[in-house]
Amino acid sequence: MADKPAYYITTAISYPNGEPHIGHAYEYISADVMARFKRLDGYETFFLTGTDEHGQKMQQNAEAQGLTPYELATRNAEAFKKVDDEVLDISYDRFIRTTDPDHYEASQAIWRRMVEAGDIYLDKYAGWYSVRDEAFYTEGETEVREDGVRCAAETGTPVEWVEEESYFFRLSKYTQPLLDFYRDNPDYGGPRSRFNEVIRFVEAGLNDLSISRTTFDWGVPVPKDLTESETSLDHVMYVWVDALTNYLTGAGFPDTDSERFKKFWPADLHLIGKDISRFHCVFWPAFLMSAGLPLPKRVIIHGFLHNAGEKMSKSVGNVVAPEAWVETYGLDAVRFFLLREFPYGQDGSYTHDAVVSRKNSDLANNLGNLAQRSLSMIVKNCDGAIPQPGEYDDADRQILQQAESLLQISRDAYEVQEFHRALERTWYVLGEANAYFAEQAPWKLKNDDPERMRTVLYVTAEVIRKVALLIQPVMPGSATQLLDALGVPASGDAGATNASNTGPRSFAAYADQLAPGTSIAKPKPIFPRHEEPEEG
RNA sequence: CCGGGGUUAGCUCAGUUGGUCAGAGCAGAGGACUCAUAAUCCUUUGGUCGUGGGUUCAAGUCCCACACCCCGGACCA
Repeated sequence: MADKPAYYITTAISYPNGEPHIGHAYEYISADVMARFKRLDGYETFFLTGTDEHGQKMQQNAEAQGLTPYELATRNAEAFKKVDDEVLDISYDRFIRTTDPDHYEASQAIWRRMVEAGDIYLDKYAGWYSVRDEAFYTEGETEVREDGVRCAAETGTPVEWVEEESYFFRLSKYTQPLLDFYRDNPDYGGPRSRFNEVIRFVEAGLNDLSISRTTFDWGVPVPKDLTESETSLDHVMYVWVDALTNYLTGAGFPDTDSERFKKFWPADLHLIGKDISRFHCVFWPAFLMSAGLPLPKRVIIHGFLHNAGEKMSKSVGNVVAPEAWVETYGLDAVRFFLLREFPYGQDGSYTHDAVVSRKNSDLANNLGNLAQRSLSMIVKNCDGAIPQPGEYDDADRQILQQAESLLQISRDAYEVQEFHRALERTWYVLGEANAYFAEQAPWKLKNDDPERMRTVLYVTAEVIRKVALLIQPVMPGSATQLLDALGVPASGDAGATNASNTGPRSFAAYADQLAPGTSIAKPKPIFPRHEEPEEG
């Protein structure tokens, strides 16, 4: 087999300091959909996700619960992994934990490279530090509350005066190189509006960055041989240094000569939330420049989900657990809703009614019912097998052509992570297919012109086949059922390493056609309408 | 305080360089059909395009001011 092109995609790694909510699910699902699309489209895809387990916050929480940091991290990491595996059907190839041994090795290796580049120096840091935010604030960014506690003005978290020896990264040196990089790679960050904000931040000039801590030890140690000549203190890396490096670890770093690294680095896409765009668009490329490593090709920044317009927060009590939604609406309806409803990159506001509306109108009515009515007619009127079509007329050719065009439209949309646009066009074609079916009225042709009826049913089923192929990334389970119902043979090795669905069909099958004579079973509804639970 | 984005039918939103741009989907109303998950198809009701000015033969579409919302950033200890 010829070598397939590689595609390396990552999510942000989660800080496992609580329960995963629907916002986490949004990120995992969108990355999963992107990864599945690329797999089906013939790429050798590597999809990395995981947890970010270091830092003072974890250490303190663990102590409070009488656990070691590693025990706490393990417990919480397993909760996140479980959501990926058992709730959302995320087809990741590796679930990385920043406590994994190879990650320590990678983090120390990139640190060493940055030292060799002359970009790390020892100095003293003094400032107001928020443990909760893992960030320093200038005096001006803090305020004293009525109870006398000094807090970060923006986040309201308590800060403490910290004066400590620290290693610094010469971020200031990379101000101009970064601006040059942005200019030469205008698609590095997306959507454009968010990328612009990052650029403006850099244009204001960058300060050097404190990248080590000595006041706690829950982190990747800075290699002792690099520090012993200048300090007797033990330094651990600032969490973001090791967190970002997880993307390299996943690619096999520091073994830069390995097949794996050569194949998958630089990453094709980092998919992240808008809260951490600066780390991925400023610090990360600067670290990589310093380390002499290629920069990732793109960072896509998604928005946040709001509950009926309100921010999700524990205190308001409107946090949605992924399990709850999946149980209420079904996994595929949830996946579809999240990607279809919101323009990717913008914040979105969800309501129960909005989810139900998508599930019923788009899935049950426009797609599910079209499949059901056409397949039922085939079973009843074509001897239970895909019929042999006759000559196509203009109407046939037109709807087939519209379905045909969806593959390229979807590729273009996925390339810039405009998932909503791909789905919108797909459902537009389904609307046309429903109109075609009603116009042709095969139930009338049954007696007048059976051959014409068979052609109409064949064309309709073929349109559904193409749509089903394309929506596999979004709704793997349902799409597979649909393709099974159409008697489409499974193809390729496009499956995810831990996918629970069976028989994905690669997009190579797009150029095929339904095989007349393939027997099909009496169809069962694949996309049920939403049923409200009984009151009380 | 500075910068960016937004404010278009009941709801969610499209609207390129100013001239069929007043649109789509959902919801609502009427009709058709019966193959189908009471689904589908056709027709249709809704808007002075945030407010007030201005430029222009012509402005959601450009300019100015104002109001409200969102996002960045600065400052305010």
